[in-house]
Amino acid sequence: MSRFYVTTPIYYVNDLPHIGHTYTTIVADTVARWRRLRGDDVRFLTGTDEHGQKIEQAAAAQGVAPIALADRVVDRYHQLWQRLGLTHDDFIRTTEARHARGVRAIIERIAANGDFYVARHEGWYCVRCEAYYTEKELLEGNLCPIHHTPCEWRSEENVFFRLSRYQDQLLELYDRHPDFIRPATRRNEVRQFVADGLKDLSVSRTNLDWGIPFPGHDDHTVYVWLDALTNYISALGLGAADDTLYRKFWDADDATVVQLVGKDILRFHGVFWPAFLMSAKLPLPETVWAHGWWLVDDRKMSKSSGRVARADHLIEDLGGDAVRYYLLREMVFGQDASWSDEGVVERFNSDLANDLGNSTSRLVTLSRRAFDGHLPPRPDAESEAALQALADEVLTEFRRAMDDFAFRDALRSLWRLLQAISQHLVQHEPWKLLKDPDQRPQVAAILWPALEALRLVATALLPILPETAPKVLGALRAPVPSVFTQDDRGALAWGGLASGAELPEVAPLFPRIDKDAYLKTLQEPAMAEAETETPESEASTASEKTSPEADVEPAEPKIDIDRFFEVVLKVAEVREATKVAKSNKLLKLTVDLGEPETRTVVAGIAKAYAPEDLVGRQVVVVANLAPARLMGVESNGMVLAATQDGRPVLLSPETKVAPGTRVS
RNA sequence: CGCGGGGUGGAGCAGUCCGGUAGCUCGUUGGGCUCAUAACCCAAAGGUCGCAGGUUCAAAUCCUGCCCCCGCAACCA
Repeated sequence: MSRFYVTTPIYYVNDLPHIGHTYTTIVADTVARWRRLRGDDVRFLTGTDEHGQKIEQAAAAQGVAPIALADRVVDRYHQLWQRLGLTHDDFIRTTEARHARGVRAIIERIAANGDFYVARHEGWYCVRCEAYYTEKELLEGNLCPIHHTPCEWRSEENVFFRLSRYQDQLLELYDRHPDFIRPATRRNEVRQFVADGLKDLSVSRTNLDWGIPFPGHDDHTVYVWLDALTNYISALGLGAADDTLYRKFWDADDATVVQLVGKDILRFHGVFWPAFLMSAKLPLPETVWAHGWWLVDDRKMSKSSGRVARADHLIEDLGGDAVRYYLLREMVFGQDASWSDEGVVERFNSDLANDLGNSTSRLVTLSRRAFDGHLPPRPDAESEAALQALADEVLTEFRRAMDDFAFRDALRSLWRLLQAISQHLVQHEPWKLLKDPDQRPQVAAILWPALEALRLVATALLPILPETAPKVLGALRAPVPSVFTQDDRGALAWGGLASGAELPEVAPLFPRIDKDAYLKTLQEPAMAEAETETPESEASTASEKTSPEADVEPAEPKIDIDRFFEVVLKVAEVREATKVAKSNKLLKLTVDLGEPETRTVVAGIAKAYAPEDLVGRQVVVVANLAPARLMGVESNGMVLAATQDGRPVLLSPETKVAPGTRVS
């Protein structure tokens, strides 16, 4: 028996769980279940990352403690993971004492190795960015290039980690242990990044309270990534009096450690993490497996644009297994894939309802009819040979694919066997033999192998469909194994089906969904929900269902009319319009405001409007705005537009008016 | 020369690292079956694998150049 430790990233509590988090965690759960069935001693960890500026600020804006904000999101994670029946052995939060202990332990070890040094960091600092800028990056007047607010000259001491010292060791790691980062394309990327040269890494912050105090530098807080990455071993008890788990699953020769990550955080797990571990003289994981992104509308999910996919409604309506199946079946592990509600329903209907569910129904019904409510007796070996041979082949493929995280291929193999069952039935037409009682042995010779093949499919599906695979097995009166025994076969070996046992009637396991009607029902509640999130709805602000995003942005305060009149709005006529070089959003407009001179206004509308379509058009501009430079062009005003789905729609007077006419 | 992903029958995708008859799912059309969840089985139509060169006996796959789409970064005064 070998030991196996699988981890997901810890999820940042500034966001509710979406399909990306769900996917990674389901993959980890599937792998954990698979290894347990194979007889491994498994540990599966997930959790949340709760420190940092964003959380601190969001909490302050609501007047609550950061931990209260984190608790709320953590609850949502627990609810979702519970609903999906995930089998994690532990859930770590970086705000727990045991985690802080682990962080202190790793820092001590790194310090003992002489890899920390304190250096003074001076420069222009933007508070809102939490970042330093070089003089070259700053806009005129020492403005932050992102926020256009003044930067301050700061001089602070930071603790640095000698990352540069590990460049060669890291390159050696990638070369000598090619499976350290998978898939290979990602390894190449990371290798290139390291080969280009590593700079030392600042691992403390002085302007942040919501974090773990840096040992020996109490006014500093541990940098979020050094904090977060350590969770994988702090959860096992690194630095604790009882570190049994740590010694069992991390610091052990016969333990395999696989860490799942999204490709966006691979650099931290593929470079910083092993470097920290090397410095602390701790063992490295076997593999950091980077998967791709789930795209929505073929684009990356993005909270700001509202393009975020969550599966709650589908889990509720179709069941957790439907979503698990879709996620594992649809994505080539390692590559990007597109999420769609429609796709989930289609997969549900075609693969689960039609293939798996329907096969179960027809076989059970046929057996019951032919054998008076019982399973058929087992026939001679010859009748079983064909399906058995295919089952052996399919299961061999399945095992190999599962070991290689190729869930899509694993499922495709199993479905080959399901298809063969249908073909087998059509070929032998057992229903034609039902009328003649003398033909029972022939019927048994047809049905028993088909039922046994289905049992094998359902057994193999246990790690993937934990809710429904046992139901299929139950319908066949077959046992639900908790382990496949040492040789990895056991319940997955041909011949495990009972002979002649009583067989109850089954209800459809996956009732087909009317796709169009169902998708329509998804639209409507979504609209209703959107409406309740308007600021007027006080009830929702207090309810538990309120998302943290909504809390972070309180209702807009009212202003009096004088305040409004501080803003001078005027109608302007566009004289010239050109694209701003190297920008894909900006247009430079020359506008007539009824003043002696025309003005230059920069507008972020290039994606929606062609320059030539704007000339001669009247727009509304803010006329008394302080000038600002955008991509090197000075703008003296702001064009008003309504933004819908990220696309600006210009405002203009209904009929032409004199340029410079005031708007109020 | 900012970083990266992608362009394969109507749709969605695999195959590209390690060249050798272009594959899967869904959809469409025709046929079959009637045990089963309007399901299942068989067959057919449908692709110059973004474009142009090159290497090779042979290129979706290797090389060069180009075009287009999408993220990220910079930019929505």
